[in-house]
Amino acid sequence: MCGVLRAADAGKKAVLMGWVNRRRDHGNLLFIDLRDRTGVTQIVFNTDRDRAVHEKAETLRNEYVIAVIGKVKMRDPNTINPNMATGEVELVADELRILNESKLPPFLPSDTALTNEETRLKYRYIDLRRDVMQFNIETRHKVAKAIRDYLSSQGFFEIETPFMTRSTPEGARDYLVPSRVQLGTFYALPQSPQLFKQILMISGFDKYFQIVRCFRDEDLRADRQPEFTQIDLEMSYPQPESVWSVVEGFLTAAFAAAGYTIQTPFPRMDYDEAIRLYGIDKPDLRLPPFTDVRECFSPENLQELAINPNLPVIAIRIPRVGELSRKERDDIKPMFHSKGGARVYEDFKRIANRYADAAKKIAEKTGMAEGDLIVLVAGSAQASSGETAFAPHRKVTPQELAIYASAGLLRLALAQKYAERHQCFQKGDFRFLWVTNFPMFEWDESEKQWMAAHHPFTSPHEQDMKLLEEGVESLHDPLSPLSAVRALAYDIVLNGTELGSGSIRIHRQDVQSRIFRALGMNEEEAKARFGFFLEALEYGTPPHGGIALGLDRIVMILAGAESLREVIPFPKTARAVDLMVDAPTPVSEKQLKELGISVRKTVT
RNA sequence: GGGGACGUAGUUCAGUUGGUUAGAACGCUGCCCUGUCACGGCAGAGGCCGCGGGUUCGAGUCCCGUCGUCCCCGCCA
Repeated sequence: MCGVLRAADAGKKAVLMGWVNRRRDHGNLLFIDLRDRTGVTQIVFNTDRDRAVHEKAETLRNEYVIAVIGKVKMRDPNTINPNMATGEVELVADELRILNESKLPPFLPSDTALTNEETRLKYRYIDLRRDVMQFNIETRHKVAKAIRDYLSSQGFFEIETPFMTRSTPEGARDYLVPSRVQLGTFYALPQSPQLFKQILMISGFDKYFQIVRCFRDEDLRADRQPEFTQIDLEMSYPQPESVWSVVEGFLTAAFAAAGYTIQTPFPRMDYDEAIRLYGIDKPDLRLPPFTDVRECFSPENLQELAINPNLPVIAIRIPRVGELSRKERDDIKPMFHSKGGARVYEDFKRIANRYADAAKKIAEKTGMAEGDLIVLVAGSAQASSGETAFAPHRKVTPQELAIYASAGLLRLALAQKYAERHQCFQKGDFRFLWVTNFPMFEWDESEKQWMAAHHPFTSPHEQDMKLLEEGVESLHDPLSPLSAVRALAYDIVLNGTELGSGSIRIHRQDVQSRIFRALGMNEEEAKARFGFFLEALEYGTPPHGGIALGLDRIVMILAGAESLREVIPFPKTARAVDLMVDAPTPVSEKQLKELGISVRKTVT
């Protein structure tokens, strides 16, 4: 292979095959850098050695595929290239075969400037030849293999579940597949193998995993593709801790495969605490948490500043940002997206001038050092509370949540904007976190009702069963005790990215029915949608639970990539189009007719 | 569904206040070159300025629309 020859191989005969990466033509002396996925080796064609072979080599162009037979030669000391792994040697060509010519590609894998993504995606086969992409795809393979090996070693079976399955119109939109044999009916591609893996537990395969494609017909983002790969697993008789330790085990193996050592066990944090300290359920631990500095102000101060004294006053600290210019300070306000009347005080100096005492306490309480940026976020005193009134059962009220969430988004925006200054985002710094005890239900303001925060198969806390019972008929009551029901659900978070989400599931049919009822699904509806599953639950279902992690996101972080598209060989654009194969496309009248489908010109 | 950025040579980009023939680098083609490695030298080819309309004596530049790519909000149980 082109990347393997070393000084020790000098004198040997070798055959190399690959692509012409670069040619340097010196007249009677011609150098070719020959590339394959392992690397690059310099080939030398010399008229002194063989005039005919050299002449043939003159016709070589970029991306031709060739085979070269020659002798590995130690380079003269002054021609050694220390920047190449193979730089001590070169292959002196005795024979050249042109295996295939190449049209001039729209861009070259050896280009240093990165071509625009549209062209890269259209000519993905060229793009994938670039060494960065080769590295990313190799990393992906190694990570997946390490995970497979680890889970197999722990007694997990990899079991396949169907891609053509049943539409469950909850959550994300389904991709539908029409059935020809059953006219007018549709399969759906799975959003996740959730119910199948639970049924596998009922079937006695007490440790299951699958590295599996999932499909969701929702709008895309840099970290969201319509088809993506999950590391899906489920086990019987687990505590949350047993799931966590399995995940910590395979992540250790996966990161080791990519050359990184990580520390386990990962820290854990209650959902409520994550909200209070970071304003988000996926905290990035690489930067300092919030500090509530309400106590640093006197009641009179708060009144003058028109700050609501009943809500937290949050100090966001970003280290080492240094003095901000007037313009930079002004730029903070537009970065702030207020929720529920939250207000931003971006000019800490002004606060310090007016309230020296308070500022001193804040500096102390936040651990502020010279050059640190402090921004305050607080509730407005006169904010009309047009929002839904207090949910008295929650530790964090909706009003508080609004403040925390606004501050959380600003914290991330500032962290990203000043990443070069605070230097907290270092390659190889992996800060994992388990976020636990999520609320079971979330209030949907547009539907004016409670929804499952995770999914409806998540088990509530044993201690909260009573609240569930009390709240089971209060779907539309924002004050319902449902608000306080905690779920045995947990997320794994890495550097502010949600890698995965899991839970202990409901294994009793009566509890499952109660959850459906609390979600406003009557027995008939529940039966129509999940009847097969409810029935299965009645035949001796063991307690079980599991998790699913996004493989693409893990590889993205390991590869240091900004987008999932960099670690998925054939990804889709923001409009869910594959530019290489040009999909989706209309289909022929004949195909539609066979399926009994007609297409409307507009969606109404 | 909403907001924002971008679209000029094969590629990456520049293009002033609207004003002669739209430039550079890399790549490409030809010639020269025996130690280069992002080789070098000389010469050359290559443009529907995304598309459509408008304003103007005159549009790459201003306006409207449209298409495409990217980012964000909504959405993602």
